[in-house]
Amino acid sequence: MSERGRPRTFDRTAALRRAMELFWAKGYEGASIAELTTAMGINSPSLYAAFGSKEALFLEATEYYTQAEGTEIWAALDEAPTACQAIENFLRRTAKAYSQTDRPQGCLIALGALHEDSSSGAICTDLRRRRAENLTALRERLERGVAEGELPAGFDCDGVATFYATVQHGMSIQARDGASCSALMATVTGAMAAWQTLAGPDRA
Amino acid sequence: MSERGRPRTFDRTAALRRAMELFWAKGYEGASIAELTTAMGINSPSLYAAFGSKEALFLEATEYYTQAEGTEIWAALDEAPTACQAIENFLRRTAKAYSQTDRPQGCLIALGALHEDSSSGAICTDLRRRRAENLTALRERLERGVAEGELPAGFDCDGVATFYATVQHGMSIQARDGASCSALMATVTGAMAAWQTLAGPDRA
DNA sequence: TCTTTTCTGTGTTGATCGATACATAAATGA
DNA sequence: TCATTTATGTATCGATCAACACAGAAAAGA
Repeated sequence: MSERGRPRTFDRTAALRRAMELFWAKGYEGASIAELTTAMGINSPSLYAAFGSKEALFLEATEYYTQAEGTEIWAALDEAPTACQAIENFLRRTAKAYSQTDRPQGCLIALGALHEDSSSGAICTDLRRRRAENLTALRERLERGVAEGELPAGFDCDGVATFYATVQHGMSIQARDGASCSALMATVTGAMAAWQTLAGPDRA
Repeated sequence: MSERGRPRTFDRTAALRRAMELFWAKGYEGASIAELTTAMGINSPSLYAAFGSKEALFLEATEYYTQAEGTEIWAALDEAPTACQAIENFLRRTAKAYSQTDRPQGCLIALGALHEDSSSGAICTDLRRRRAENLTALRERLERGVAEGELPAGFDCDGVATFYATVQHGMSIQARDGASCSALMATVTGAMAAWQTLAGPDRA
């Protein structure tokens, strides 16, 4: 039924992963179709037949990235028993992942397309949506901390979530500048130093 | 002596400022020569005669940006009497500047060229150098705090400077996502909440 | 006035951009 | 065996990229 016609001679998922790695390293606009096809090991007609367009390929690549690279980092929020440990582990995993030298440094979602171009409007919108989802995930973990009594009732979940999301975004740029894992951990130390003040009983 | 030949019919500094604004909004690769010449009000031969190349124009534009847009923010480090107030004012001025709606959001130095391309190696190198200089400025202000007795002798000036520099970089991405000044101030609040822990007497 | 120098506008260069036309190859269904 | 369907490789499309050739225009120096 669905296996009519000449079968595909390449692994679609493997090609998608290589495209994702190239987008990760060079950004949406920086990765050309010629570079993509070379990295994917296919010719451009095969790319367009399998993925539709450069834009559609990028959107699929970011979804793949979210599943393959983001899961471990964000799972820290659910695994730790307290919000404090959850945020700290989340940042520590970020520091480790962003500084690995066997892959591009920093985050595809944060760095993939920061300059809104006429040809990349949907790309920017999609990445912004994913960043907003990340912010929501942090806020909901903090709200859980409030619900469980770990954090005071008046705790500014939204503001604190914004702070930690912003720190993680900054770590992407820091990693792109070649920062080591220990240098990124200095940022984590600074960010977590804020915790006891923010979570203190006499603070909003 | 130097006024031989046909005089230039455009204001070189005004053209440079418009080029800076376009690079600021769209990044180095995202701003094309055609868009630049339109924004600058000149034709491409005039651009090349006056500035040399797109790369040289960008380098000059970033220097202009540093002088015109960065001075007020970074002057906060010298104006405040204590390191704590210096950092806080520095971040507050950052929040206000990055969220202005009459100019591009975020920082040209942080966002101008994050993906190292074969054609933009010198650009990335220059922006990295400027970011490193900013980190140094923060560290030296903290070291002054140690010298003046405000901060303990074992204070990790380098690590804390890295933290605050990273926060500022993250604020550029946050601003690009449309964050308001008050949203950026939430990040400042979080970052400054770390201070009393970091500067406490029983912390390295 | 006349040469020299420098800038301006038009038009164009080869290279590269994202995306396809086309013919051929390899599978299934009849 | 043969029509149908889908994938592949070659070769190319018009558009845009950064950069420049060229000739005319506008200044200074002689």
